[in-house]
Amino acid sequence: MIAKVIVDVPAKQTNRAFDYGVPDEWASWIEVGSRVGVPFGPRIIQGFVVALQEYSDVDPKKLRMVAQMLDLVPPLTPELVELSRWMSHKYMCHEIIALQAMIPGALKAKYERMLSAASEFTHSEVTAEELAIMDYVVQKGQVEFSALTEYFAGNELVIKGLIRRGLLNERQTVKDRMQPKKRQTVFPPSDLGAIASYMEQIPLRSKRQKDVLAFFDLNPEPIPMSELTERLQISSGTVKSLADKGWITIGDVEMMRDPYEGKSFTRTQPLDLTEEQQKVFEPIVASLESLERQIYLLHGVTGSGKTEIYLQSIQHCLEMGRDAIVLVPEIALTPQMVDRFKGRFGELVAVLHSRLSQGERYDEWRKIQRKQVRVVIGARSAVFAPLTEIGLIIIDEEHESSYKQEESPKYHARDVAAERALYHGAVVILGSATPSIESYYSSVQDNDRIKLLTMEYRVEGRPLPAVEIVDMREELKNGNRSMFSRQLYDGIEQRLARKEQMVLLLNRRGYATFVLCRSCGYTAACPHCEIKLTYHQRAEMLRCHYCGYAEKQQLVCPTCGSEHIRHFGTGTQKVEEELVKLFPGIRVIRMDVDTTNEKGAHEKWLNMFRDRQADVLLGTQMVAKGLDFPDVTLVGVIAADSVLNLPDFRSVEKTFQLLTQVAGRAGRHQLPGEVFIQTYNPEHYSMLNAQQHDYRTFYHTEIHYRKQLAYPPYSHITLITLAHEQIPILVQAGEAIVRSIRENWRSWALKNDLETTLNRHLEHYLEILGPVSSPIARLKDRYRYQCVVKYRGELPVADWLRKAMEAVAEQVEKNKMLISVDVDPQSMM
DNA sequence: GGAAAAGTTAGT
DNA sequence: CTAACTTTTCCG
Repeated sequence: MIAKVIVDVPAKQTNRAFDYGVPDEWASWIEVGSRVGVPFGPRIIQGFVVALQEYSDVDPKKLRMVAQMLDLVPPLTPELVELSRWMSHKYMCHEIIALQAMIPGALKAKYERMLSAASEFTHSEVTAEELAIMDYVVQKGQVEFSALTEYFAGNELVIKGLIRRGLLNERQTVKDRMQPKKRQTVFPPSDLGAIASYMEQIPLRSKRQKDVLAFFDLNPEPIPMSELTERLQISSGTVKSLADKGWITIGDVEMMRDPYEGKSFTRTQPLDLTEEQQKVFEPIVASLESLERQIYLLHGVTGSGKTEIYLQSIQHCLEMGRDAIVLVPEIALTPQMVDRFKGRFGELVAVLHSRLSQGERYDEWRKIQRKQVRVVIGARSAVFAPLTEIGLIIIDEEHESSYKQEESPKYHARDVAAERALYHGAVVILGSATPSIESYYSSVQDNDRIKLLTMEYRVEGRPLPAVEIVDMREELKNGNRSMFSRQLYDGIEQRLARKEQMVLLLNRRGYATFVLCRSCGYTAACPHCEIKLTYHQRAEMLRCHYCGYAEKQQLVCPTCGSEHIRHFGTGTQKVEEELVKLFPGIRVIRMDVDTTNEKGAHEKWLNMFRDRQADVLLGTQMVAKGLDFPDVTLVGVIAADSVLNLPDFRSVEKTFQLLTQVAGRAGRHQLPGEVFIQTYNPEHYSMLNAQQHDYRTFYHTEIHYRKQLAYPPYSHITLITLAHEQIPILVQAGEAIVRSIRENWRSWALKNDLETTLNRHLEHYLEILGPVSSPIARLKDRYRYQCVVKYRGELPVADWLRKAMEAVAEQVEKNKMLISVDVDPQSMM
């Protein structure tokens, strides 16, 4: 039997399957999707079996055998292996990168090269230097290769020489990063009747040991060591001495790390659906029963009860014997969210998100693999959950940009979900109050591919909050130079008096966005990136938010020595300081990357806010999504323009989404809500439509602009970014790429008798912009240039891009240039 | 990604 | 001519 294996080397030459023989004893065990250790060149590395067959075209003399089987059950299914191939094509990444993205980090390979001394060698055959190394290895018995080269720094070649001459033996293995968690457990005597006689044999003074035996006499069950020592107030030494006598045994029992251990979930029952919900639910049920892929776009205003639709759809799906995946944006995956699912489906739910430790993640993943759960709820990567009978995939807040992975493989969970659903004949529900322009466009344009379902009313008829747009230019004219408008100030004061809660949003962390010298115009910039440094007050440091560089805040200007160094722009830290100054006694919780990177911090702050230990929840985007606090009656957006002014064609859409989402946080329960949006662009349609909670009008305005400028959904975009220390090298490579694509386009057009003029209104249209400097012109000491390929129609652009990459492959390799291809980028930075 | 093989260069 | 260094090739 021959296994075709994709090996763990992300390089152009190795991006194909290699053949290996399968030892007979593994033949019945190995499967497509198995993780194996295979000899590759001089070492053993990890690989994934992508096919099994009877014959191989490879010269039998060259064919080697699979060396290790790394799992009892394959971590991937044949479906996921197929999906990885699709991904590597669509997103132009190496297949191994796609495969790695599907398994938990704990299963990423760790390589170990252990060295030991050969049994015999004579001193005459080694130099003094070599002898020292040999002696060291003999003394240690076994040494890791890297540890040895580190200890004898600079002698790597000598060590390799010893290996080659057979004086050192090398043993290589592929190891997992993670071991299943073990718990030390005490087992009662196998013969319970013997306890009495054991008791008699124990010396009088060993009272504690008697206690243990007595305990097992009453409870003859295995018990974790920690629990036993706790209950009897004894040390583990006591238990060990009994074990040494052979009366009881101590062993390790594999256990699951349960991040939700000890928490109970109140069981909830399905709620009665409103008439509107019922109308939406029916077609979903029908599609579930048809067993064919159907994608729905569920457009429901905030508070319209989308989650109940999700829950009941899942219920139906489970009753049909099929499993479900629920994707939620990372920051919206709060305990309340999890509670709702665990409350309905209890132990059948696995939760995957980045705040779990690697081990916890691994254990949740194993629950899925072992079919102990049937509902997986998680962030982006949960779309790869190894379920085998998927009936439903839900993507909540489908417009969220976090569904697009920014590192390779640069996949979009929405597209991956659609692809998996096609395989399984599953239903996909894309839910949002503010659907992405692309999805909405598809549902309008091609209702067969994506069916639109709309919910316009909030449950129980609660009104949407009143939204007031505050013109900050007017405020400035009236002499108000603070960051709070008169209206917002009064609003905050009122809520404090009425003891109600508030949410304030500012999309910038840190204290000040830039530092400027008023005498000479110097601004503090990162020495490694083309980015202004942000001042962080608590640490009195200037930080680069892109590469992490930090320096001490200067009191005098480093170029002219002037003391007129000032901070400009507002970050969350400064707002916090200002609130405390203006409203003495106000209790503020600030939530941004700086205050939530500790494990569990996110939950901690939200719980504090829920328990009314604070008046204001102040933060970046993370306060805008999915939170539901009954006593919040005021929402303030400090600077609504911060996203609008970003150099990205989606910035208007993002602004509208953010404002609508955050406005939906107010007045979700008994108390009515009020929303203030502070802006310098009060007439902008993103502001006005958000004020009216009017998605459709916004959509029609926005789609009009997209059409005019041929932006998605009227075109596809692929972004190629090149990075290198020297600009000329970048320009050269960029031009070569552009030239190659143009040539292919021209000959293709010629063959198909098409006009190649740049005309946005043609059915087949292609435009290449660049190479130009990227919006982030320099990052980590490397300059960045980008080329944007924009096209429409059935053009084989992916093939042309592949050819273009091929054309520059040599110079990319030679110059160690970094090159990244982003298909359907979510951000043009 | 990493080692071996092939190719290139500088020093005798 | 060869040792030292660099580039290319290939891994089943």
